[in-house]
Formats: sequence, structure tokens, C-alpha cells
Amino acid sequence: MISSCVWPSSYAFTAVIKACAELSALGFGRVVHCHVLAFGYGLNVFVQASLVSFYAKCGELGVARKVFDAMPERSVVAWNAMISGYEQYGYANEAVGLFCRMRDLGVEFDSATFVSVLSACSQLGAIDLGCWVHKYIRSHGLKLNVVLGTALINMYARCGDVSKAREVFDSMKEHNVGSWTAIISGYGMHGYGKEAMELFELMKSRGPTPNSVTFIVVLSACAHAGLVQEGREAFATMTTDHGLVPKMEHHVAMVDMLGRAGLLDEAFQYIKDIDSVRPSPAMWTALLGACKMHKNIKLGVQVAEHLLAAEPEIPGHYVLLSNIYAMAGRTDRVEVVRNMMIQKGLKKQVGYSTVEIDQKTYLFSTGDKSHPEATAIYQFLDKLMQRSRAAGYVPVCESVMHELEEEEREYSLRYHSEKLAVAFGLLKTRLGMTITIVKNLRMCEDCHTALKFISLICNREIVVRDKLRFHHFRNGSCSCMDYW
DNA sequence: TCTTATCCTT
Repeated sequence: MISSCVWPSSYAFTAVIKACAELSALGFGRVVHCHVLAFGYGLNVFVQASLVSFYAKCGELGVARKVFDAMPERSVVAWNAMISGYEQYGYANEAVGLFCRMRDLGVEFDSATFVSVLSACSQLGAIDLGCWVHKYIRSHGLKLNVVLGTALINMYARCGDVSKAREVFDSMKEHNVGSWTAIISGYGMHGYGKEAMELFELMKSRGPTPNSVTFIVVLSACAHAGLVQEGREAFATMTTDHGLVPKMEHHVAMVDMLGRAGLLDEAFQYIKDIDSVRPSPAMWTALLGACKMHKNIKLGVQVAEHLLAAEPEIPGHYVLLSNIYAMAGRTDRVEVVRNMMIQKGLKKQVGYSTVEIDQKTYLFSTGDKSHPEATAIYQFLDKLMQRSRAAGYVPVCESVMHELEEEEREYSLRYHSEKLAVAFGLLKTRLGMTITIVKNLRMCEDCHTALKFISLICNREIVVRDKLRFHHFRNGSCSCMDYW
């Protein structure tokens, strides 16, 4: 168009920029941006919004924000594009922050705004804001379409309230594969395998045809609830009844399911059969986790060696192997693994936990003393652990063995981030109130045990969302029934 | 014209 000397309209630009966004064609998009300025469309609101969206989708959030900030007048679409960009790239706090600014400025929201904000709430476990959005939607009579409804289901499930998620699902007039998948996944995350399977049956009898994602979710639900037979059947019907070809994700879920159930040899054979065709470290990782869970040192070491050869740069593999050695009391091997990590310059991912109190989110990391009330929190936690010990709690020395410095070991075990967050939550909330913690990694066995005791001695319900799933602690036991 | 979700292992 340009070489033919035809003057492009703003419409031509939005279309091309949108195409660049979909292709993640950053370089070409930049050139188009130059043309936008050359042709004098730099101040066109539609073109600007498409540029914000383009840069955001390409992960260039700083540039997107520059274009966004430079807009003399911002349409709701531009706000949405910016919020969505932050959310998609994991900057949920920034997404929420921008949403709050929008609210303060009195900008009118639309359903796209809410979808992105609800996803951000899901990431953060920010149920208070999520509920606020839900109330706003209801009080303003906004129509609950499938996309918005699914975002709500997802928010409630990931923020710990799966029955609310179900209410939303039931109240929706229209369902598609996505909304069914979302609610099944929600039950699965909470360890409610039976409910997940009942819904799956209902879906098959009177809902839309399940797709590949649905089966990942179903298999994962089975894996976390010990429903091996159900999982096997679902996997089989995937091909026979639905003509779907199992992808690597399904195989990983199958290995995970067999491994968690203690069928380690079968899981091992399963991998060998598939790995010869398509090698997949993810399957080995799942098996390694299972070896640790069932304390099978011999197989674990074998699997870990295989895995380290395939993916030498992933710190998590070394951590798992070292944990396995630690459980076996092989301190010498723990040292070796630790030195391998140091040599490769690999660092353990830093764990942190957040707790929301009065709509404010507080973040704790291991041994964290940055909180102004740190002294009180630590003292209270020490007292809690003392009382737990009196009630029968015995510390589980497992992952600690891996800490770099000698004195850090005991220290970091005692002050893992979730314990600090729980102590703070107990100090700041009244009896009868549930404490909800969001953690970026999986819980360690010691914290899991400790929280069971804390729930008992304090007579409190504690909900922890770890990287993968939910734990509801009540009266000294956990909803996962110690089956992670 | 520009904006909107559902998934596995660590």
C-alpha cells in the first residue's frame, strides 16, 4: 500500500498492528509504529490503543506503558490492554494497581476490564478484591457472559472458595468447554476428585464435548485424589470416545497419577515406553517427585541422574535430589549435590508467602525480618511451635538439609515463609476467621505438619494455596489427607 | 478500527 503511494487510513494501521500483536512480530511492529508517526496518526485513540496492546502482548510492558501514559485521552480499551498485559506477564500487582487508579479516576469499566482483573486476583489470591468485582458486576446488572463467568469461577476456585465457584457456574445461562473445564479444575485443585469426576460425567452426558485441556484437568484431579482406576478409564476414553491424541501433558499427568499412588515401577515403565519416542523431562520430574514422596531412594537417584543429564540448568532437580539424599541420611551426597549447584551458579528459587488482612496483602519470605512487627511475629511463632511440640509435633528434617550455611538450616526450617504468614495472620485476625495464605512454591512436609498442629491448638481454619493446589487445615488435619 | 479465559511436572 505504501509503495503504491496510497495513503493508509487509521483503519489500515490498527489492522496491521493487531496482526503484529497476534504474531508477536516486535521488529515489524516497531517499523509500523514509525510509519504511524510519519503519517500523522500518533494521536489517534484507536491506533494508540492498538499500539499499547501490541507492545503489551510482545512483553514490552515498559514501552506499552510509555505509549499509554502519553495518551492525552485514554479509552477503556487502552486501560484494558495495559491491565491485561500486566496480568498476562505475571505482574498481577501492577494490573490491580492500574485497575484501582482507573476506579479512582472514575473511568467506566467493561467486561474485558473485569476479566483481566479477576485473573490478576486469581494469581494473587486476592479474594477481597475479587468479591468486590463480583458485587460490582451484580449491582450494575452486567451480563455474565461465558468469558466473564469463567473468569469468576477461576477466581473463586484459585482464591480458595470452590463452592462459590460452583454457585457461579450454576448461575450461568450458557456454558462452553472452557467454563466446564474451569470448574472441574477447581475441584481438582482442592483435592475433591470425586466431585470433579461427577461433573466430568455430567459434562459428557449433557455438556459440550471435552477437549484436550479438559482431559489434562481431569487426569490431574485423579492424580491428586488417588483415583487411579478412574484416571486410567478417562485416559482410555480420550482416544476411543473423543478421537483425541494424548499429548505430552497427558502423559505427564498419568505418570504423576501413578507415581503419587505409589505405583512407581509402573510409572517408570510408562515413561520408558514413551520416552524412547519423545523424550520428556517433565515426565521424569513427575516421577522424581513421586520417588521423594514414597521415599524410594534407589529409583529416585536413578531418575535424578537421568534428569540432570537432560536438564542440567534447572535448580529444582538438584533440590529434589538433595532432599532425597537428606531423607536417606546421606549428608555426604547432599554436600556433593550442593557443590554441583554452586559450581553451576544455580540458585534455589526463593520461597515467599502472602496473607491478605483487611484488603491489604503482606508478603513474607524465609527468615524475613523486614516487617515492622517482626519481633512480635517471631516470638508468637516460637510460642506456637512450643505448644505444637507439647501436642506431639516433631519437626521433619528434610528440605532444610539443603540450606547453604550450617546455622541457616535450623533457622530457615523454623521460619519458613508460610509459618511467618500464619503467625502474623493469627495475631491480626479474630477467632473464627479463616486465614488464607498464598505461597509461590510447594509446601514442605515440615510446614504441612506444623500447620496441622497450629490449626488444632489455635482452633482455627487455615487455608494454604501452594504452587499447585489447596490445603485446608482444620482440627489438626488437612483436606489433602496427606495425599499431595 | 483498539481490549476479554479454561491446563501438567518443579
